[in-house]
Amino acid sequence: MGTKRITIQDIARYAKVSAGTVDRVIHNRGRVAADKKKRIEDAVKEYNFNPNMLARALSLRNQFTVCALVPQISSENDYWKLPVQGAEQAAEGFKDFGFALETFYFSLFDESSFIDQARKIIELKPDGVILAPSFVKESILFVKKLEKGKIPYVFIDSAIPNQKNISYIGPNVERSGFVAGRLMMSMLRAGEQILVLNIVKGMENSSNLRLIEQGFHNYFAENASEYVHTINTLVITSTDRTLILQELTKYYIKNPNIKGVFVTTSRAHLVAGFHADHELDIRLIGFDLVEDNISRLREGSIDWIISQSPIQQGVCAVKTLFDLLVNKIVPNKTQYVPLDIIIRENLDYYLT
Amino acid sequence: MGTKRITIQDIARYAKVSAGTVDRVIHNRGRVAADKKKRIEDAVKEYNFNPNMLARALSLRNQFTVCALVPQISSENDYWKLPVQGAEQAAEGFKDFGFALETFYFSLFDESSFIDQARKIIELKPDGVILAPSFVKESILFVKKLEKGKIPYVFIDSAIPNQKNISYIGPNVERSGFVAGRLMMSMLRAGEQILVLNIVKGMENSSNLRLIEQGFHNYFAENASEYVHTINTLVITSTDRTLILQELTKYYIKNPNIKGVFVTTSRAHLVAGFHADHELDIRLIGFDLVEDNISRLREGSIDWIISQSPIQQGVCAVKTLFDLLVNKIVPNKTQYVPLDIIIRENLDYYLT
DNA sequence: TGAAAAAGTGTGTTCGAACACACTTTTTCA
DNA sequence: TGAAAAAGTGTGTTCGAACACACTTTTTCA
Repeated sequence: MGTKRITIQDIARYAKVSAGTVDRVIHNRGRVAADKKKRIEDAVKEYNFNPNMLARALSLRNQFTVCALVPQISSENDYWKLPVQGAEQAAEGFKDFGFALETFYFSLFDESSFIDQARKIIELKPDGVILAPSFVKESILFVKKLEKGKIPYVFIDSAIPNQKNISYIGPNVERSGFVAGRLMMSMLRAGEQILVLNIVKGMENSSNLRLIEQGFHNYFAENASEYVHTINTLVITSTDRTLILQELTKYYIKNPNIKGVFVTTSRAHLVAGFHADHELDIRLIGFDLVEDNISRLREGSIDWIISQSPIQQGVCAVKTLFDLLVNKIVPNKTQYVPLDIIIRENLDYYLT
Repeated sequence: MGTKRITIQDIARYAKVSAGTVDRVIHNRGRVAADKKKRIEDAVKEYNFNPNMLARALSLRNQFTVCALVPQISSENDYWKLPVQGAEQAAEGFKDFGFALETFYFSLFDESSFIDQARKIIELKPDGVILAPSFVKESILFVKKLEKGKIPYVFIDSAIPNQKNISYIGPNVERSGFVAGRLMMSMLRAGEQILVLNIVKGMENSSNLRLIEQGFHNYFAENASEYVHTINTLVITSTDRTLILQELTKYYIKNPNIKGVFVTTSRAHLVAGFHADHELDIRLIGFDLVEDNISRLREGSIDWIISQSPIQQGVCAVKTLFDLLVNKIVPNKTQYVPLDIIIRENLDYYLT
């Protein structure tokens, strides 16, 4: 027990060479005679030598800066608070390894703010980038520049296909819709009408929303052949409260038999408020533990929230870049996070 | 960006003293003139000095050993694979800080194996202990000895009340039954009969099982006043497959109207097999992502699994003791982990 | 064949914090 | 009042890995 850790000096002694020579072998820097190299490699294996990361980091004097570019946090949409919290917490733990994280925010309502912040990041010449690619076109331009500068980047929360990101950290988007389908079906009777509601501003993330919706439909296609559910889709291209409520009213008057609503964005709380105000007994499923959703879930006007491990996403993104930069570990291209199913009863254990 | 980190030398320079004096102030070791002390403290604050953990750990040459005492992993019950995996993975990350974890296993069918392993641990005089207190009486004797030796310990997975554990890392047990209640109600019609099934060997964890059951009842008491569900309880004090199936048969013949079963232990898979073999259309909820449960969930004969973040429990237990021993951070007495709701559709993202 | 280049090897310094130790200055008290 | 004790302060070494540099030995090739 407490078996003393093996150091380079130990290996040097066992192999009857100096520490410098051991070092050369370990780092494959050549300039070592074949027989000594063999002896050193044997000793490394026999004593299971692993360099001490602390001494290593101290000696290397690394200075890595990673930039994160994510949507602005606001009172109506505080989703990104959590991934950022996870990322900053993880980065704090790597601080003494010379690893620093700098977070940049863009407005989801303003492509040009994305472009501005992206430029700032490029100018900083960071060692790695974490990107939430909400604006697809602008993101592609951005990552092209990163690639030119040989700056590794990961996508977080959603991905753009066919890019050279070293990893994607986030949910399996199609599956998140699939899970929603399962939860929805568990609440409805045969034949009851369902509404899929896309509340978005413009074209951001549109392919993502399509995937979610497709997952939702897939569930019913695969599992509900005996029932014939009607699944409608309503797209509201606005984030203005009044306008959304107006659209909802219009729709519900024309379609009074809707029994379940699946909101594919984090704005289920708006629908929940509408249902509560009008005493509508309609099942509701939404995404993300944003504050407004949390209170609606508590109050009972949202039935299920699917949460995509936001904190873990931030932690994982930072850890991935840390491992790449500091430990030269190439990550898996895809790192899916859990699709947590949140109800009022287990909510508390997912907060902070 | 890249703002050079502040070192003790920097502070010494700013305060016009030597590094040794700064060190004395930082560690409150006295022997420093009042005026210099003030200058140093000011400099520390002004430059936001934080000692480099790497250099600190390297210099201190710490040697901490923590022992974990948990149930044996077997092919019928591999639950503890996951917490152990989490703990070992976390410990691996702290290795270079001089932190080592040693895991000991006892048989859930043999109190004396617990006593044996506990004695071994006491003899090792570890710096901390992680304990799954399945056997209450024996655990209390064990922790009394730990307290005598001033060895801090945490409970994991379940707790014994009124002990001097520095923390409990695990689920809110009552709430886990409550969540099960919610899930069960979501699947049943008004008035349908429910069975709560306790499959246990002997008296281990009995108060825990009572809490789970109570949580389950609480849910119905608080939320199902309009329905009158009959909730029966069956206790099977055996882990022998044949015997369990026999008891189940007996019970089901006498109670043919059971529509939902909640198994309060990780043995739901046995019931699932029984249902599948006899083509019984009975909803089933169980605990823990053990292998047999996973396959039954996949196959559809278990509807919901409640998982208590097993990996995270291991990680958290190790991290808690590490922070206590290395960083002198006193943890919260209670650290609840998420009660994950697992269905076939999101299962994959909770494995490994 | 012998000077230059290449290969092979060890020594010493550095990262930043901790702390033992030596040394100086001040205080205590018989 | 002057020796001993206590207080105050700086220097130097250590942890383990990385690597620059100096030095020695071998190889190359005109």
